[in-house]
Amino acid sequence: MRFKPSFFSRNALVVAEELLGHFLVRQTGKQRIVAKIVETEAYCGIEDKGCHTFGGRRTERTEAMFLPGGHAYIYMIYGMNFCLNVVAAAKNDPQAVLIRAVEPVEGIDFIKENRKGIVKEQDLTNGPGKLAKALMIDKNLNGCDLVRGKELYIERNLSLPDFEIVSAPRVNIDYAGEFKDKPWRKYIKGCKFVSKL
DNA sequence: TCTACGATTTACT
DNA sequence: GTAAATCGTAGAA
Repeated sequence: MRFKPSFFSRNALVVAEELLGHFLVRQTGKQRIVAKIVETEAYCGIEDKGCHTFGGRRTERTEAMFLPGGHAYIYMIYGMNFCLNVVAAAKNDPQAVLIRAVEPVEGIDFIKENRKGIVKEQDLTNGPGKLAKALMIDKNLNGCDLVRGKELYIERNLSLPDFEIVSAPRVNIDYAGEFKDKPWRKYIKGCKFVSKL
């Protein structure tokens, strides 16, 4: 079962917390990967110095963030990694939630193929660049619809267990001034698959 | 055009 | 612990 678009059209901070525990599904041909979202970061739009759209910057790269909530914003970082974001808020309100870590649920063999050389299961998807590689996410999926899409979408976890959410400062945004210490990183307490403790 | 650098990962000391 | 890999994009010129 999927979420309604209205689930994603809220503030990035809310979406970041509420995505925890739900599933990211990647379907390519016959291969299917399901992974539980265990760590996210909120990027809160034009007022957030850590956000790519700070100050209302609208460029070719950030264009997808101006879509309505529920779309994907995927960009390349350090010339070698992709990062997956879930766009939040309304159209032309450029907020997003970075998916930082997931826990493999289905299709682990396929993930291992994509992450050649990695043997430890908990190192397969515990970082934004790692999970993008594991799920074969790249620029082709930028701007795709995570509510209605087929290749990549969010699936609701109908038997969501109780867990505690930990809030922590976001990672690697030293340039963000007073925003770098905001506790806008969210993860499931005690989960072995988060990128950093 | 030109230049600097990043919402990272990996390998190496 | 530190540094290399590696290139598209943003912002300046």
